[in-house]
Amino acid sequence: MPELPEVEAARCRIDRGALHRTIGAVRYGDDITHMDLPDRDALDRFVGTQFSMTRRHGKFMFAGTKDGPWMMIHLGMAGSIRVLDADEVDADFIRFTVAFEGGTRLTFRDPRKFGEIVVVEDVDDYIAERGLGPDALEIGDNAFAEVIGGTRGAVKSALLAQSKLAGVGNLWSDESLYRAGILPGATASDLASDRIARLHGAVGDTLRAVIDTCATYSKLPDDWLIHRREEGAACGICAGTIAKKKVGGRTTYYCPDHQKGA
DNA sequence: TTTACTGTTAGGAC
DNA sequence: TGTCCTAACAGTAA
Repeated sequence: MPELPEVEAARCRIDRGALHRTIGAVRYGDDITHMDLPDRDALDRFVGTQFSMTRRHGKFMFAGTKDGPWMMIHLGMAGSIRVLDADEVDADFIRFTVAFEGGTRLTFRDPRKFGEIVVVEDVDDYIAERGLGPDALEIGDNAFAEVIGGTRGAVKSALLAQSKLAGVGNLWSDESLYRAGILPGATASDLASDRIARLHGAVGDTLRAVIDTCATYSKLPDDWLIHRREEGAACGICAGTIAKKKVGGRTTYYCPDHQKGA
């Protein structure tokens, strides 16, 4: 379920296990029909090089070689990254593997095939080309207020728009609104500035807390909405009951008691 | 067997 | 012109 914190956890896994190792081969998985992956020639540029650094912007992750290209990995709807030792066996649905000398390998698992890999020359140019807004953990108070508070649609839809704010997806937008006490369907531009500021704080707190657990949901506090995404569940914040509806076409859970509109 | 689904984007509506 | 919304993408899991 990759949003910003899950991508950050994947980036950390690459940092810990896949940097400064010489790449022996880059392999496609068994079934990669309909997938957006680089062609053979582009991938062969990585053979013999090493990843020396990683970056992340929103849900986009980049592994870079010293003087050459970067490999952008987007996990899509269901992608995940693992770094395996030589004696470990691949999971199902591995679409792509970077094999290092010595047997360690970085695997990209993606059952639904919505993930994407692109060979990128310049990360900042690429972020601009994709039209991504500021990263949700980097954006300042004023920019957040401008970009989210200036949207005439539902506040949840504003949080989800990667062109405005990069990194927040369905799960953590719900969690942030739940914590900030704001209804997902509230018109963003109608919200008072102190509530927008509170939302900014809630987004940052939520994302950082999830990153601190390496995106292991079972380690998140019991009162979080993530453990209550079910119609009729007890709210963890007030005495209310969790409700479900569609906002901007996305399944949305919220507490109609303590979350308020404008 | 049927239904819902975490993300992104093209195209249509307003 | 801009902003917003919906449907579609493919395949799994419940």
